[in-house]
Amino acid sequence: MPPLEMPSSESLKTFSVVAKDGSSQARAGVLRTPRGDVETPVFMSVATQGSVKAMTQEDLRELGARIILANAYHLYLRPGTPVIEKAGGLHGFMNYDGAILTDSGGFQVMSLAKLREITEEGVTFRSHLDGSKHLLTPESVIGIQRRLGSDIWTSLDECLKYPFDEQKATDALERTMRWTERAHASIRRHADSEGKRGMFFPIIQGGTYPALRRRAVEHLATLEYDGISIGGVSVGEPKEKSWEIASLVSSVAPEDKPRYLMGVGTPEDLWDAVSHGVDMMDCVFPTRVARHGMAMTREGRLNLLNAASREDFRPVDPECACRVCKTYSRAYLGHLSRAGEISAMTLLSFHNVYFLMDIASTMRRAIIEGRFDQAKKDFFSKYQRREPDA
RNA sequence: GGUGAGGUGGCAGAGCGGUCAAAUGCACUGGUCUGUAAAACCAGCGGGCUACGCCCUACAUAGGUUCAAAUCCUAUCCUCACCA
Repeated sequence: MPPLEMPSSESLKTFSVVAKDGSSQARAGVLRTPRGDVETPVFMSVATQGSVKAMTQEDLRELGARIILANAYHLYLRPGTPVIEKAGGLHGFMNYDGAILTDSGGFQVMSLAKLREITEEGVTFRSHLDGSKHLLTPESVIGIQRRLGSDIWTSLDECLKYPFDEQKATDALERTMRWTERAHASIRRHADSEGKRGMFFPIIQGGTYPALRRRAVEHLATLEYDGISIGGVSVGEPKEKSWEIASLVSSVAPEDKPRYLMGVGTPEDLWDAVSHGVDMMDCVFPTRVARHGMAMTREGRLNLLNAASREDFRPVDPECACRVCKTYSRAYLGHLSRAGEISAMTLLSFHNVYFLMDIASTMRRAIIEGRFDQAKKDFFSKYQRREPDA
């Protein structure tokens, strides 16, 4: 797709807003990374262990994925930071030349809650691989990300599982803020000596409490950073809360800092998040559900494992321009899924990621052309939202 | 033709007098999945109901024993193994 021009006066900034929607908080921008420019809104697929599950880097290239996620905690445990360092960094190791954003491992504080202990110093994990103990601190996590050579670094945070009360959210926020300061100090310390530094996207917490989130954003004003990672969402809270928080952060945060909403989302979430001022999102959803036989379409989710697909020879999404939709039928993909064929996962992952990236670029174009609101209405006129609590 | 083993839900395969509409696996039907311990997990799976309980039909077929049978007995049909 043709690159969109941006104002030359903005060209030196890390992040530039190219256009803003009049009827919502949506905006289009460009994030300048060491590995090239990333147009926003952007959907990033997740390569926790250095691989977007079931996909190859050739696939990512074909998809035009200019930025993906990786996970510091997982890669530190396996294959181990030194291996990746010897390989010339994660980019060389993987042979991926787009930007890589690394998650700190804060999410594992929640997802691996049974295997860790939090202290002021950091988080001690018992490895899910071999049971060995590992202390991750705000400083060591920055160190891991530096050695991995990722382009965008996040801070170690304390991610809570919903529900939680205000006191717990406050405690988690305050600890996260202290850890963020330590991560920040660690980056500055090393920047002085080595000069090698990734972009810093500290993670904010604060749960579903607007006052806490406001505090979190205001706290960032005391630091140098490149973007805001909004953590602690998609942890089980009601959707309205997520959007309320995204909206609040967007209204409080400086305009020239990209807003990264962590762990979102589904096709419908992409539209909602961007409406509330979000610039970047990542989610395991498209690749995970693909491995479970689910495809995303303009009409909603399609479970190819259902009997209805057995003799349905249409493409997954007739309007989709992706390689998979141009090549294979629902019947065939459903058959592959039922048969447990690896290719089902590969093909459906490819389609689902394409689908979300396509939504992101559709939104971007619409924002720039001043018709975001209409584009969103068009999308939801066909798309079947999932009923909450159905 | 002889001897032996056996016929259980879509398939495989437990059960071997009551607590059996019948373990378990697969298949099948549906659901879930949001900074990935996930190619995972959950539920249903004879039929019918005035359903957190009841009724009917079920363990090759037909009889029988028993208060009670998928489980014991008899006959028939059919499989499989070995021997001729």
